[in-house]
Amino acid sequence: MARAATTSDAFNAIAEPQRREILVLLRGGERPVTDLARDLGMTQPQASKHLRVLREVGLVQVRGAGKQRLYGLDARGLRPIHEWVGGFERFWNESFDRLDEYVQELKQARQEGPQDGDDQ
Amino acid sequence: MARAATTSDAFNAIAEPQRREILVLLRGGERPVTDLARDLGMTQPQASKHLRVLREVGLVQVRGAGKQRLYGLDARGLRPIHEWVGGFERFWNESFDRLDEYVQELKQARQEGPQDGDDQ
DNA sequence: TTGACGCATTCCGATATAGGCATATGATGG
DNA sequence: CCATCATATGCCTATATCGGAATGCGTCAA
Repeated sequence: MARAATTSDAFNAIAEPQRREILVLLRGGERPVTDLARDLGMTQPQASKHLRVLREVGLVQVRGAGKQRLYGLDARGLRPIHEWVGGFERFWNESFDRLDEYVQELKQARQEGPQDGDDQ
Repeated sequence: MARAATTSDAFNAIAEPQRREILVLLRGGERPVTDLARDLGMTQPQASKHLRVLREVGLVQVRGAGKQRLYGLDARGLRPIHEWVGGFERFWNESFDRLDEYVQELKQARQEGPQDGDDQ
């Protein structure tokens, strides 16, 4: 029907580059919205919206500090992603080996040789 | 103006659960489209579309095998994701420390409310 | 060639995004 | 209470998604 909501999980939330940048900035510590917006060259409403998404999936937390609201990183939600992707670790190493055979097959295929005839 | 294209990068491509499932299945080796579709309980066109996206971002490769087209994993595109997310590793551990203060605050707050049973 | 199979690609509709802009809400200080 | 700063939310448009159904290829077997 449409793409899954950006707030449906961390995978969707971090699919947006600006949200990733926000998370990276927050590694440096808590920060108010305007600060983030300025540093990332986006408008304040934009920042607020992105932060809302990040908050809904639990990747950031807010803390009221007087007039300001300090957003802080809560990276625990990234762990499942790291683990899921990590499940492919041996494959992106293996890929080079596997591609070796692959490449050779392709070389042969390119020769257009029907049944035999190949060298090299 | 709209969300970034699913084909814009691996982050967006794997935001879709079904595509993640496809990738997982492909860890078991190359497979034809219909096979994947059946195993994942989706229609063949759906599978083809998802595979197209995965292919455009380079996460899978295709290889014609007679009538069939065998899709295979190319996990190299997942590596940048793993690294990016890995950049937060110390934070989701640290979170527990930082959360220590947090949890204590919560405990105090809870001391007035109902108690949760212990679990494990 | 015809037919059957495997797969890709259309067209359709519904949805919700990201961006820009205006404005509402909230808290602080006089 | 009022003005001000900090942030959130509402409204709007353009866009691209995912899902479904139908159909268009390309390949193989008689």
